[in-house]
Amino acid sequence: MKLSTKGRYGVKAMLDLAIHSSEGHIPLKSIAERQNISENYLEQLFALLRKEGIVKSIRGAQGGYMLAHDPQEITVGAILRALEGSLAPVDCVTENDPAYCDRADRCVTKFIWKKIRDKVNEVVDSITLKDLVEEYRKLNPDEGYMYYI
Amino acid sequence: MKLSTKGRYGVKAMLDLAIHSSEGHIPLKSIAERQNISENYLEQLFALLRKEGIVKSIRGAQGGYMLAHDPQEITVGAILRALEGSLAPVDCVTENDPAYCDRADRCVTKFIWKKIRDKVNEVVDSITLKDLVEEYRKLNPDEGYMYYI
DNA sequence: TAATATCCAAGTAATTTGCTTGGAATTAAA
DNA sequence: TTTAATTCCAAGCAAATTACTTGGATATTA
Repeated sequence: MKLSTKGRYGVKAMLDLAIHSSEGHIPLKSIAERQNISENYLEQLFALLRKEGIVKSIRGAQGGYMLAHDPQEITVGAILRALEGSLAPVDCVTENDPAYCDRADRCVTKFIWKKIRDKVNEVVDSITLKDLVEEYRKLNPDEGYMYYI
Repeated sequence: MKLSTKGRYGVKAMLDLAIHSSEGHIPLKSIAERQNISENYLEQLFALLRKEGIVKSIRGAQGGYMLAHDPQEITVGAILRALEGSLAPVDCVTENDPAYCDRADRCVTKFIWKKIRDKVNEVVDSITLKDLVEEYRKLNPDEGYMYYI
């Protein structure tokens, strides 16, 4: 039941991006340096985030990434699902095209997995980037503009 | 965020054991056959469950496993944590000796992981084997005594 | 035209998962 | 007393997954 580095790095990187969102486009290199994540690996994560329409990019020199929406409209859930896929604990209760199971209609344990899935989604969908930015400023009042989150 | 087969097989096997709890000791062989799980692999799972005091065993011919407590006292949470370890999505919020992190006191994302951890535990701790047995009988009124769950 | 970026597809080492194998110890029944 | 059934235990191992790295092609600005 562990998140992979994709999910963890992804939320970190998106929070970094949100905190710097007033500065225009942010190159991955700067996020990678601040958060101590491989830039090449971040590329892969941002490709997924872009495909989901969570960030937008501009190529070339002085290019970089920006949030595609306001921070209060981007949930941790959207970020995590973009990077990790469904947060369902078992494939038979994935939201879209759940894995086939011939006893699905009489399966008892399925209800457990669904409840877990729904509660996890509920939690992560209730937290937005705006919440995280505010929490960050509260916890780190001294650091003008951020290091490692 | 997926459960491994340990957790999934474990809950299945424990439900099977609960349904057959009136029959005395149940050998793993019969659970393995009914649930279509490798008997040798089940041995490893039941070693963990026994270490946690969730099942008890009798060795030798006519031996087998039994629930160590009444079904209403055994939660899905206890089973899953015995088999999967902490259900925390990130090691820094494991209940006992969380992984060290030098920015733990100023970490924003930690709150997300804690909320997920707590909700997941809440769900699985609210479901007992008794609930599952009742649900099973409701969903499978025809099958006198069980096949694949 | 040089530097800075995103974009994209493979490759790969380390780790984890999901078992299997091979036996030793214990117990009940024949 | 032997045999069969069973738990107990420690290793071994192939396949899959993870967490990257490598090596470019393409786009944009200075």
